[in-house]
Amino acid sequence: MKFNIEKKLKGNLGRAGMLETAHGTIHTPAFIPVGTKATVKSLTPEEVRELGAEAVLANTYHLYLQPGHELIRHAGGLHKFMHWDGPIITDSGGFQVFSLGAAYGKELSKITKITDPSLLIPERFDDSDAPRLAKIGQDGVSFKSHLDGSIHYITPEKSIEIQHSLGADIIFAFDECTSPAEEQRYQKEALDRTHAWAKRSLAIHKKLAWETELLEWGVSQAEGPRGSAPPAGGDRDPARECSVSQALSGIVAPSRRETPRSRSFSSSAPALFGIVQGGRSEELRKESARFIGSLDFDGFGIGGSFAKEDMSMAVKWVNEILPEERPRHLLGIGEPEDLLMGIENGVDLFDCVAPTRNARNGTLYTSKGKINITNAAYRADFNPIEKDCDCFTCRNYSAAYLCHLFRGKEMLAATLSTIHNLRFIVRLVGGARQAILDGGFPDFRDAFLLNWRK
RNA sequence: GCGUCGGUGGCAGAGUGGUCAAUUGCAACUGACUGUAAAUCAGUCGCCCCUUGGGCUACGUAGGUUCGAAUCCUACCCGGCGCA
Repeated sequence: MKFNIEKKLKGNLGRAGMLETAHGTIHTPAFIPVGTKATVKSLTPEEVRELGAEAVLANTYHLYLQPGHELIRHAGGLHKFMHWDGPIITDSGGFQVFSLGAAYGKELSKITKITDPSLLIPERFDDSDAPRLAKIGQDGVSFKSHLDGSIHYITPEKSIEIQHSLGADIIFAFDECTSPAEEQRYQKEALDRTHAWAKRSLAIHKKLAWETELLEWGVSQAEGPRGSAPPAGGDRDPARECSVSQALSGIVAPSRRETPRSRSFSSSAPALFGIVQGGRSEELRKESARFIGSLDFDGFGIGGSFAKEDMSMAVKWVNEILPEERPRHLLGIGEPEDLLMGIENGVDLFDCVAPTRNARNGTLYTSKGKINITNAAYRADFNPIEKDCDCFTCRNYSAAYLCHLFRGKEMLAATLSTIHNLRFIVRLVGGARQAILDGGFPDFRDAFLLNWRK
């Protein structure tokens, strides 16, 4: 993976760049649609590509449970399995520690509505008996499968191993996403755990990447000059030139050997991003950014559950500290105003279920804000959802038709709506990128927000 | 014509003397959704005043019994079925 910054915004952290992976280039800032179970719900990969998305994000925990990472490995990896030949990112399962743990059965989600800060840091009442599907231990997290109730223990090592099996281009360290409703003491405890897990994620990743690299190099040597080139650059550390069997048997301690950050494309080993947590505390966020930023990750994720109004500060605190030359991914964020905030503050990658989930539930994006296409007002509106939209749906179908599909509970409703919403978001982020390159980002942002109402 | 069963809110369908403005489902109306336990979930759904609350009109129509009726009785209207 290689990341190049093409242009920076004057006066703040924003930038436009290119992130090159073995499966293609992501032009940043970029929005990555979520395809949790190796599918962007209701779309074919071809439709995802046609609407302009350059990568997709799948989920380790869900694929581990079903159909199983071993099966995907046998299928030839995620790309082949799901027929997506562009870059794939996998999330580590860290979010499920939150969504199936502290947030399980509660009105807690990625963004909390609580606006009174005093409400956000209550004493942590003992709710250890509350029903939840994820329980955190020091070593890892035990999950009770939501599919069949079976118990699974996920450690950082296991998460990274699964992600390597899946064969994504970019993978994430195993972390604990915390609720902003946790008190400071717990946030600190969770952060220390996330940091320890980050180091363990990195260590196992180095080992697995090293093994992959050696295996592939060995294969290419055996194949002769026609095979793919051994690690490029010619500046190979002779200490690495040990046998595959040595590496695999653990004789070589990979963690002691530094891998160059810009890995060769000849290796199919993924890039690993570390995740910054720290809740809503400036002190912890900065501590986390310093710690995670000091480790040899290929890029960074910014995680956590936020109060919406806290988000921009958290992103700023973190991105002022993280190494500038490596990409940053704001995890799980994707409403239009939040994307512009993130872009302005130096975020390169976003993923979010909002456009796809909203679409399936009838909420569609327009330049003037979100609409509910199932409303009576659209029953006989034969115009497209948005006149100026270039998406497949708006080019061919009316609001009335979509309204009808939803009311009739037809599957096509989800497909056409998802195409529209994703195209809207991809175009928004693409427009922001172009505006950064052209030097007109502030105008672009202001013009959009002037029309947009939440 | 006789017998019989039944007529409940947009629809289906509970309820069979007070706790019923009436369970439930669908439809309708509205809202929510931010590293997907989500093609999900929540609210409203006779009219009026609106504050927890109160008033009014309602279970085919018209009467009646009763302190009190969607629920019991009588007649009528309508529908299903059976026999002529």
